[in-house]
Amino acid sequence: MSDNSTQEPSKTAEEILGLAQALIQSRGYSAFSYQDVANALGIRKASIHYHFPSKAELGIAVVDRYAKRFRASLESIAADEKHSSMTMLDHYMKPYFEFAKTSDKVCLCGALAGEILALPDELRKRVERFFEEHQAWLAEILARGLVRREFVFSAKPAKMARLVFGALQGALLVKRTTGDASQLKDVTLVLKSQLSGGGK
Amino acid sequence: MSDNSTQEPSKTAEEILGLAQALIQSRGYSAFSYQDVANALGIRKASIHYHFPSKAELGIAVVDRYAKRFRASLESIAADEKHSSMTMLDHYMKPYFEFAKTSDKVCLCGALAGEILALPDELRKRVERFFEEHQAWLAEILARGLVRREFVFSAKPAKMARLVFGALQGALLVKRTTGDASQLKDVTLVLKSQLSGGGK
DNA sequence: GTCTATACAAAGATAGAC
DNA sequence: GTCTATCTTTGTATAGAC
Repeated sequence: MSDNSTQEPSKTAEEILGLAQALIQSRGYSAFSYQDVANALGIRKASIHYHFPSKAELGIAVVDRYAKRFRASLESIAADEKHSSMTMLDHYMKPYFEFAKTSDKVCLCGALAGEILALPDELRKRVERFFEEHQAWLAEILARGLVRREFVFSAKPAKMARLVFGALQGALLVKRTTGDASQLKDVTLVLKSQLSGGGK
Repeated sequence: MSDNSTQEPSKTAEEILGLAQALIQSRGYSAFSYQDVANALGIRKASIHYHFPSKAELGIAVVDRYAKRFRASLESIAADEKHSSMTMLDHYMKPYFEFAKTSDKVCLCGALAGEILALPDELRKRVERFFEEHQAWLAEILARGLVRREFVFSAKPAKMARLVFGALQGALLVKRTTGDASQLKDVTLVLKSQLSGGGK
């Protein structure tokens, strides 16, 4: 009586999802295994197969949960009209800064995108949808900022959104590789200065 | 009598390197195998081990060749003082546009960075060095452009370099995932407009 | 230099006991 | 729901013939 059409995950299933997400964010999809998850949780591989019959299904569940949470956050940010557009942008960037605090994590979908051709088809589609959703959301915020004269730039908002999104994903990638914690901070500060019309 | 300290690769070795590079750029390091290369070249796995005893050594050889070629290109671009700084930047971006023309390739080091924690240590170091070299090179070009008043922006060149580099890497990642060929073009146009002081 | 054959480990996955 | 046991495939790697 408690299950929705897409049934509630049990506690163990939740733990598996969390572990799998962390592993994909740090090592990638191809390089993580049921064994890794089993070891970390102190259970057997077979138990994971009970909750997620195949690796593809596990991957899909991980991305769906991640995208759902992110989506809720985006909606809540955009819903509060009191916020300035720059504040909304700051809120958007928060999760990226959370990842950057760790030594080993990038955006889940950024990690998956790195090996997109090695992914099951359903997983690929979801990463693609994630990217498009985020760029569309950013474009809206940027357009809003232009209208309210909080932002000053000449490009089309949709194109500026592509720069912002790509720069965030790229910054996480570079940051994790070089280990330089200031990579993301530098990039976002320059970006924000550019959005404010700070050409000089 | 023809070998340097780091011996000349034979023709077969060259073919293996090329194939391996293409496979890493499209599928990633973890997801490509000796079998893939063997199939594509019509040879046996064991023959590849003759040229490159381990996968790690093959990976290192691929990155070294890639970085060496890129490095030569960077030096040649910067050497010609007649060029405007924007022209130098355009030259820098050329390889990215070549990758973007394909449906499945990103920068080799961008691909490797996506699974950096799953890489052998020596490979990791080389990807890190590649990133740092490129960002340093970009910082120099950007600083030159400021001095010559070809660029107009208020950020420190090193920080702007981080934005430019991350945006290029990110744009390739997004482009391959969404399949939208204009992703890189849009990002570079916005970037260049920003560098020219085009706040509005 | 390339081949066949083989070793060995790890991966994803299933059957069936508890 | 979790376990043991097992299957199958694939991956990396080596030995030795040609």
